[in-house]
Amino acid sequence: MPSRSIEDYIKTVYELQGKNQRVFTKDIARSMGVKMPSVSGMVKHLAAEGYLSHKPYKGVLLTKRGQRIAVDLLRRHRLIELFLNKTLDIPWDEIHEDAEVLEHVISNKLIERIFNFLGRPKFDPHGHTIPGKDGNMPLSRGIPLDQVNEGETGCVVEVSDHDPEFLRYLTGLKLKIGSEVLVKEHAPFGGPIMLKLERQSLAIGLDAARRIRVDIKKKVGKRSN
Amino acid sequence: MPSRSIEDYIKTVYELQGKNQRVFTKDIARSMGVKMPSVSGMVKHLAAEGYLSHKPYKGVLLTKRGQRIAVDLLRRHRLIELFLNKTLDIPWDEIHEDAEVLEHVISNKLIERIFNFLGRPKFDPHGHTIPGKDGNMPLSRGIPLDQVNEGETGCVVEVSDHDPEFLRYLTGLKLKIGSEVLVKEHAPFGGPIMLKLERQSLAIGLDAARRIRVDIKKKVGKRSN
DNA sequence: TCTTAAAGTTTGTCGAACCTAACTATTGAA
DNA sequence: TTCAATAGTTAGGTTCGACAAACTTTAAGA
Repeated sequence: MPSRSIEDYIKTVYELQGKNQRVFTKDIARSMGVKMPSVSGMVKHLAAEGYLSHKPYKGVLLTKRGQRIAVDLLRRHRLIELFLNKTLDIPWDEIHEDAEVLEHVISNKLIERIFNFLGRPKFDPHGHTIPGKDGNMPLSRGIPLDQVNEGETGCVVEVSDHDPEFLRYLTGLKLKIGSEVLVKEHAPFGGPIMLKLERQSLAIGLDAARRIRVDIKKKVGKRSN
Repeated sequence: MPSRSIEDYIKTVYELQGKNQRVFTKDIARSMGVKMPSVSGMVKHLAAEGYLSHKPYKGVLLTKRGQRIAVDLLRRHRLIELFLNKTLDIPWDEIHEDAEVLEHVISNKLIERIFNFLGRPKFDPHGHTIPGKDGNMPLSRGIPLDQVNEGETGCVVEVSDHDPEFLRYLTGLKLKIGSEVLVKEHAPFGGPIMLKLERQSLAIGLDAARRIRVDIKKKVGKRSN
């Protein structure tokens, strides 16, 4: 039974390592709001426990065992977010912080009850895929909005959930999961992306666009719906 | 912000002190599963923080400040129990342990959302009164079943929630909140109480009877319902 | 009153998880 | 190649909450 703190370190490494990039002390420290010596100490411990491999001065990488912990936490986090959103009608910009705490303390039994209550869902309110109970981590759907070509239309399938401010910004734009967006133009030199969303035009910055993933509509014949 | 551990000590003292009885080191230690020196140390700290008053060798008593913490926890606990019971349909013998953890970590905002979602309820699934947000602790309803006179009929309004085994025992008897029980006979020498419950007769031990509270039906004229 | 068992406290330790200060390794620019 | 600047680690300290061992107080019975 890893402690709350250990779980948080593993989760952070998981988030930072993306597709198997080594993760560095400094980045873990910055991301968690602790000082580097705390990270060094904990990393040594996590390596001894087999959660990650550590090459001194060269960063860390989660082992299978560590990844399993991280994916389980993600499953918990996303199910809790969906549960709070569905039952208490809490908006998507307010569920993350509660879930952040609850993911560490809710029993497996309760999580599975929630999973069944929600109808064994596949996605959380931000469109993130919910990992399986077996630790199977499905791929993200779609592609980032900033990689969509001009003239293409996409359906919003996923948005980043870490920054409530960003989610409120999207809400203000009336952009939600399922929204259709047409990319009209990429402004040059890192400028904004010009979009059409539900008959309104808008410009969206690159940083924001990168946090939105869309499914490109394939033009396979002409079939509505 | 008291720590989890501090909250647990305060809660334990609250439960043990009943109607302002001094609570002793030994009893706190036994109830919490820690050793006496741990209690001595923590009690000193709690007294310094103003949560309780401590006369060395003579036990402790919560201050107003300590009682407030305890009652807030009770409110959280009972709302969480009711929430789990209502939304996830978790039976009354399985909600206590999850609530025990969650009461310490769920934000006030979330608790108030739950409170409103549940329709600002007055009682939890075991019939316990839910304290007000203002720290107001309502009295228990009814009287313990073992104090009911022979021949009297009562309506079950509250049962102890600490022991899941006991709750499963009640479930087996088909005894629930709202059940009507007729006390037929008190067996002598601490023997069982003979009851009639929904056209079945049963004997219930004194220890169990003390954990069940009933409202005595007053014979005010003859009015059904 | 004296004695002793039970209850309570004090003292010193330990592990977790953090910190600061001081030291070491890596790296990229001069 | 050398040497800062940056990154990482080690050493040593703090706080929190638990513990065991040793000591003190209380209270009950001889």
